[in-house]
Amino acid sequence: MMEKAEEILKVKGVNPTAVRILVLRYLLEHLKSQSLKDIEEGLMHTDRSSIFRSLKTFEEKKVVHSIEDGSGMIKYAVCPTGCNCDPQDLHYHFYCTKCSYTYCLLDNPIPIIKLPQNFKMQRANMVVKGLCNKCS
Amino acid sequence: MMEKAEEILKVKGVNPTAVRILVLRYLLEHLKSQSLKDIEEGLMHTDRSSIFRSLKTFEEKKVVHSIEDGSGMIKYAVCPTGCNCDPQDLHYHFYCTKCSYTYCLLDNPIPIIKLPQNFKMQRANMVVKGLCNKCS
DNA sequence: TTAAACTTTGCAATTGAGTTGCAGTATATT
DNA sequence: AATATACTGCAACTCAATTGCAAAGTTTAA
Repeated sequence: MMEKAEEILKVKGVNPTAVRILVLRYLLEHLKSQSLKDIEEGLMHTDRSSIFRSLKTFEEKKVVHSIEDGSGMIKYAVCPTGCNCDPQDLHYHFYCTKCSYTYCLLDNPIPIIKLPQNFKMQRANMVVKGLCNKCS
Repeated sequence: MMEKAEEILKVKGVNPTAVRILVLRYLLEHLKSQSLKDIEEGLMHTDRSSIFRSLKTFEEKKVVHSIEDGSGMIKYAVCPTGCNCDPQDLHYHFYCTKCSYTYCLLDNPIPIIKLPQNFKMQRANMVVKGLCNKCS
């Protein structure tokens, strides 16, 4: 039986190479979205630029989507089944300015935003910054 | 009569030095929030680190507030009268992924976000990315 | 089955924004 | 004026992201 990571790559039309499988498997194993650096540190023997390029390929083929969560680093998360990387698949993030931890605020829906005529939304990053319960 | 920039600095308790007056004047002359680079290019004979430190001082003394608008660069805008740099003073931004222009979406209020117990909001950056009318 | 073409990878180097150390200059204080 | 304090400019550094390039791996086609 084929491994999940490989399965996903195949379905999304991405050639399942060694690095790509490792990167995707790493993302699947972690609930929270991960930065390039997180992945680099998790996969200690894999080159950063190879991971970087895997992530770019994944993004293009909608295997993952990227998130700006206020940390200053781009984070990546595996697209859930049926995800079309639309804002409704997203949620607010809370970034603690003291401990630098990012929380997902899953209880708040992202409202529908009225855009001017002929503006097309592709993605949204909604970040609240402040102090978390441990730091305030 | 004292110039506006100087006036503001005096009121906010910031020593009105040459660089600071130039930086604040530059921000006052531009409706859109400006990045460090924008200001550096606007004030061609002023050192980047001096501008940078002016902005940090301004932020600390609530002369300006900073905004992450999706461009990847921190932008600065003069605090309007009565601004306490709270989320309600902010608005959504729309960043066009093709032409890299940032629009302010002034028609959409930022909703009240329910935070978990003991979380304190300091600031919010709400960015929608996509294609603007000229690029779609 | 071997050569050519294409893809992927690892390393090193570069970019770009932000930030800091330090010494010189300017301003304020006594 | 002498000293202390604040500000500025330059150069250097950080840190994440990104690119160039050649080597290694894989696929295609003669």
